[in-house]
Amino acid sequence: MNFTTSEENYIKSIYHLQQETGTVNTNSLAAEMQTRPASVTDMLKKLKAKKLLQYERYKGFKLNEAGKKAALDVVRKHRLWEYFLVEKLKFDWDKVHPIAEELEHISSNELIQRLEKFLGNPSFDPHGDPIPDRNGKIPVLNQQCLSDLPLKKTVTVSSVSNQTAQMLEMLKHYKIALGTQLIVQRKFDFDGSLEIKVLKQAACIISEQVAKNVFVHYDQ
Amino acid sequence: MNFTTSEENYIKSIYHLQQETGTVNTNSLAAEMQTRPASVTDMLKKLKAKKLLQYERYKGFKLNEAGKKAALDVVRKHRLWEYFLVEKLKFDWDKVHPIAEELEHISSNELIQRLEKFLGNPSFDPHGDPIPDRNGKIPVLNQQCLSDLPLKKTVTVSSVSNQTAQMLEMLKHYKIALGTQLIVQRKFDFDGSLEIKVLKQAACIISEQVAKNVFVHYDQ
DNA sequence: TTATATTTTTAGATTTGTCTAAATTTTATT
DNA sequence: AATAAAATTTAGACAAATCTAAAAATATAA
Repeated sequence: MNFTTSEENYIKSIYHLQQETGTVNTNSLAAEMQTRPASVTDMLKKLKAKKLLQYERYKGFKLNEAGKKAALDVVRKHRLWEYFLVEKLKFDWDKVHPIAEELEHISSNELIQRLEKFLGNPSFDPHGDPIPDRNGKIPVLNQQCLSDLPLKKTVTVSSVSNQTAQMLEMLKHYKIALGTQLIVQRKFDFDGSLEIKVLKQAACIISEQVAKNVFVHYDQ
Repeated sequence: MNFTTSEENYIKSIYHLQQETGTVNTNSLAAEMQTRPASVTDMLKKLKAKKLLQYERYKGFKLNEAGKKAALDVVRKHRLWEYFLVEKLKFDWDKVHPIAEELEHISSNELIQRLEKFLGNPSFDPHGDPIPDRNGKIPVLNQQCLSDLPLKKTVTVSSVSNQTAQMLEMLKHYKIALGTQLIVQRKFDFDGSLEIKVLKQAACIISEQVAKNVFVHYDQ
């Protein structure tokens, strides 16, 4: 089935919200999409007519299997384009989101398959988010928050939940990027800050606030 | 100024038509765009209001300087994306047009500048058409039709005016592509066919019909 | 130069996606 | 349980881009 840009944006937002909350309600979707509840209701009727979601008046809604697959197609495109923008065009990762928001609506499937191959079939985008495959399968990675980590274990940074320019600046300073290996050497109880050792760098101290936004996985 | 996808498509089509005919009329633009004359009139009013063209009722129309610059921006994007699709994603050149028709409307200027650099600042797209620079300047190449060429001169293929799959198949057979060097050795008056020698290939004969669609330039 | 044909425009309708304001339904509170 | 508050939907409007059918302007031809 083929969708409009607007339909795809709704589907994608519903998908993200229902990942967190199970079912989605009108007001939260309107807030997420920066639109009005009435507009949401209008679109819900269209998406229900296209059999993409379960929806009854006043009762909340959620994507069915067809809807989830449609959402994952858009997410897949978005993340592959983000990977392209950062890895090939050398954009900073905090600049690529709005451009990928446009590129994700280009319709050609062959384009996406060739792009994926050109990029070397990446599994994670530049923010560490998983890229669904063409069947909607999502790669999983056992991630843990840096602030909950035991001491002395070597880990690799796999994603960062705060993706602002401010955070990017901070991480650049510490020479931390996705794929960076590090060890937590010590935790200070006073303020929750951590002494960490980034591979090939001198040990340094990061605040709990930073640590809470960095996710890692154990090596191999 | 920012334009809608529809506006950009009209601007681009007007540009191409006025290259050939000076001024453009409603019916020919409607035919070019596969739409109705009434729809063209509607859009002309919008483009006139945005000061992109000279237009008086019943009198034909043409882009002014602002309109031409807007058109060249779209042409530039289209051709850079075609170059990307063929050179990086390995699409056949006869498959890329409809995809570039979508990509050309992605708005980010920084994207296009970075794409251009990533591609190595190409001057011509995979069909041999010139890629305008960011100021709208178009590279020129003294081209000549293969069928009008004197004998025994070494030339390089620079563009092909018929870009169908059938033509591509034919040229592939003769091992002719953009950049291929060749010499016309003989012309047969009977049917206008040419004996040509492609560099590193045995001499062969091509029909006048093929020759009329191949354009070349003298070496360096 | 008058009649006919062609081209172009207008008038009014349609679709998609959005909005405001009012009405309805559900939820929370006393 | 009655009432107030919050959430949701409906009704009706609007802008963009398109269409059909009819009217108006221009071009062509007898």
